[in-house]
Amino acid sequence: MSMENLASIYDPERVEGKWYDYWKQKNYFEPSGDYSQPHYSIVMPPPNVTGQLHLGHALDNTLQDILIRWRRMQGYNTLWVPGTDHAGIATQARVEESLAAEGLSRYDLGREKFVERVWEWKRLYGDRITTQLSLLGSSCDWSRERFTMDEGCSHAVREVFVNLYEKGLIYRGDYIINWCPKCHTAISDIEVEHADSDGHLWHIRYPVENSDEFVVVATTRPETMLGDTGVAVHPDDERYAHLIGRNVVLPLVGRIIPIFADHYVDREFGTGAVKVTPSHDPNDFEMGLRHDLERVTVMKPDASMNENAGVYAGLDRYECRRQVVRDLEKDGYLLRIEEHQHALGHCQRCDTIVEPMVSLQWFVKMKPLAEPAIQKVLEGEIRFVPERFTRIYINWMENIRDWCISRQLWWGHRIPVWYCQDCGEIICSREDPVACPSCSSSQLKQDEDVLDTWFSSALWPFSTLGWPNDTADMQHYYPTSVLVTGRDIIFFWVARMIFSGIEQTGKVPFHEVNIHGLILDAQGRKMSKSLGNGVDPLDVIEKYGADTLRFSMITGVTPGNDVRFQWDKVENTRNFANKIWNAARFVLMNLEDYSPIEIPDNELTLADRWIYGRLNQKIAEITNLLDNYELGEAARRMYDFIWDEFCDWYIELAKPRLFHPDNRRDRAVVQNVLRDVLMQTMKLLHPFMPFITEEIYQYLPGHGETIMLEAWPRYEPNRVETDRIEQMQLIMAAIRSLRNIRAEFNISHGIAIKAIISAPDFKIRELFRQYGSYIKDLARVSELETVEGMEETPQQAVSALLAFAEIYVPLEGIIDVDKEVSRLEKDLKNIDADIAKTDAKLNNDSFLAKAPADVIAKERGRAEEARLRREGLLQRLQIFKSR
RNA sequence: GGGUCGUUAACUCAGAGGUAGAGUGCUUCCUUGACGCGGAAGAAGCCACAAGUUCGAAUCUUGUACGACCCACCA
Repeated sequence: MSMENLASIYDPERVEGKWYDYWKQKNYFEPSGDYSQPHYSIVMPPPNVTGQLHLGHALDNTLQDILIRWRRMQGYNTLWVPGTDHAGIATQARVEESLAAEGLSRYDLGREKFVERVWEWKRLYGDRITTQLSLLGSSCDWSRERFTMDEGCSHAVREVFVNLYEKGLIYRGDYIINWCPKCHTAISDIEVEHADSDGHLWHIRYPVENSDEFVVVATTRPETMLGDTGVAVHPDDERYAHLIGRNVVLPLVGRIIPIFADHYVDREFGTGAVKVTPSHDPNDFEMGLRHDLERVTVMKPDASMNENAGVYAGLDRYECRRQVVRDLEKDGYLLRIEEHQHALGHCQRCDTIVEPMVSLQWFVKMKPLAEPAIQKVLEGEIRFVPERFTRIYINWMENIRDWCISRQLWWGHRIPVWYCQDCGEIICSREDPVACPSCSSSQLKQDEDVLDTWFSSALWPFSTLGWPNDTADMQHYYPTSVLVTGRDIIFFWVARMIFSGIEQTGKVPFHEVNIHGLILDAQGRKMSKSLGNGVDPLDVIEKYGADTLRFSMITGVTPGNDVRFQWDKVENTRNFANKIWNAARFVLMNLEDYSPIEIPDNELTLADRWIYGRLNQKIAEITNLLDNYELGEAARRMYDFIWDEFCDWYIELAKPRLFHPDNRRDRAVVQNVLRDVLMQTMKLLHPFMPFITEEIYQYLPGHGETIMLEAWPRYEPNRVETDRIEQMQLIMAAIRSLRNIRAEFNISHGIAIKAIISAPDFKIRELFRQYGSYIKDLARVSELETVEGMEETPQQAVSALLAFAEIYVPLEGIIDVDKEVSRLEKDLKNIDADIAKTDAKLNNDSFLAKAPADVIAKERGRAEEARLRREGLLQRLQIFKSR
């Protein structure tokens, strides 16, 4: 293949789409179906159907894709199931917005037409996010793509609902729930976000019936007093003991309500007397149950006041508050107003302040479900990575409350319950009923509500595999291997999948949960629409390519921790991709007469053995890091290996052997090593940067159909020759020292220098003699001499001191005495500090007694070496100073 | 009120019981036959503070301070 058509700047656009299409068309994303191999399966956290890919998805799916690609190369029978979520409230809200633009509301259309409209919307935008996932390079099995409202998933939802209902784990009733006045629906506890805000504490006097006395209550929400049906005090509170059992007359309303005692009341807070509004406060609701209080609901679903609010009916809740306060003040009931900070609940979706209200809703009884879900995790059947998330999960599960699952929406899974209009029978069944089983009436009306979106998400790991049918996929891929997701949905999703999986299938849905952090903006803030600080991953892909986006998001990232998105880092990664590209170009350009050969070890040079050793160390390290989900560290090591070791050292050392080979054979050897190392490196890098690695792979001689299905590089311990690696490192140190001298004395690289290496150890001298060419080539040395010791230290020379050798560079006429003296003095200072440290240790008896032998030996060696260097330095200094 | 995470070079972050690393930025040099989206050399850190464990702590323990986030029904 000719190299002229490879541009010197890597262009991801010309590469990525091409290979993705190729992979997909060849069905490489599908499982191998080789059941003799262990399976490795992941279900993708389903993004919202009508949503757009954001950086959070990009990170999440990159992590999954890395794991799947890596396991696939390892030979596992891998399955990654993609899909989308119907996202009840979110999707419905968007369609309502679009209707609003036409001046319509969903009520204008009616339920059926509206739902049809949402389906249309889904058909229109449903592909967008999956296309975007493809652009990222996600190797998920599109032939198994699912949607939470498709037939199969809906079937699973129905089955689970009926199961739970039949077991008595789903019930319907009037309870206090969180109501969003804007979304017009109940929401669950975790969909409420609490935010501190500055408010007031109004102290209101409630006149005691048939008395001149008042009870003063304090409230943050005075408008709710219209629904008060009692006043609570602490049973042991002497201030109020005489009033227990009496009544107060509710101001503005005139209702006679009881004063009662309840341990819930905190004597220290406020006045020690609490107005009780069972219909609009969760604690009051509980007290209402304990004391059999009347419930008076005073608000409508839009949070305006209803007819129970008397003259305030029709007012918005906050207008009503102002009015009530004004009236209380006017009538002398308002005692005082305090500044007060408290937490207000907001709707996660629309940020509206949530109103606690009593309402008829469906609930899942959580305690029985939570218990085994806690057990399985404690028993280690499910492992959280990082481990610290285990406790977060357990704590939440232990304190879980019943889950309100009904939503007053139209878009979602409709609750499979019918009410007989004639006899009132409630029918919950797997099949749509045609007649009432009790009275045979056909007058059946289905429940109007739909289920919380998370109800169907909770079934995702098995509903996508065909459950409740006993499908082949269920048999082969369930339980799944790992769930990868953001730490923000541990409660919403992870926890619910765990208890649902255990309850419905009898098995945990996955064995490991890999939790990652959030993507923040460059200032460390959450990305949000309102801040306008979001970065569109598609922009990044368009400008820099998917490989760059993937790699830049994960490098140097600690598991579970948040990541800041920075364009600097993206550019750096782009440069890295370019570096890889050009390294590959270099290799390919020099492979025109390549032929694969078997190379006996003795034909490998020191550099060859070094790079093979380093490569194999990387294979072991990276495999191990991936095993532990430390993908960021794995990526970092790839980067260092490729850039520093392969490019800056190995390729540089290979050049002379390619351009001016001593013999044809050595040229063939270096060609083989270059190809081989590049090939293996591309395989190691492939899970991280799938596109560029496939592109390069396809140019490399001896490539197969696709890098995707190549075997993951095997660690060969015999390739790691530590003594060779150390030798190479000594030579590298010598080269660096010589380059340093060059730089310090401004010797242009055009001028060749002479170097003398003095080493008392014969082996070291031999090493430098044998590999003198490395030094000559990389440090531009024309003449290299090795001596046992300098009879006389040359005066017209600068020196560099290595561990086992001294290097002299004669620089007659060029030498700057002052500069050399200050160089030497700086070195001396460092060495003295070094000696002080090592001596302190070696003079410490407990160190000698307790430290491991190898550490002591290392310390001794260091001390000895430092002393030798110090002597040499002093000698040199002497010479210069005496001149 | 509980809990988690963070505090390391100017910036953004890795790392880790045995003398501190990267990228960017900065300084100097280099159009050397892969790459200037490049190469070479360099400056730059008491690893937040305090006590403890240890032969040895930036790393482990416990506190403190500051920051971020999560959970929580004090009206």
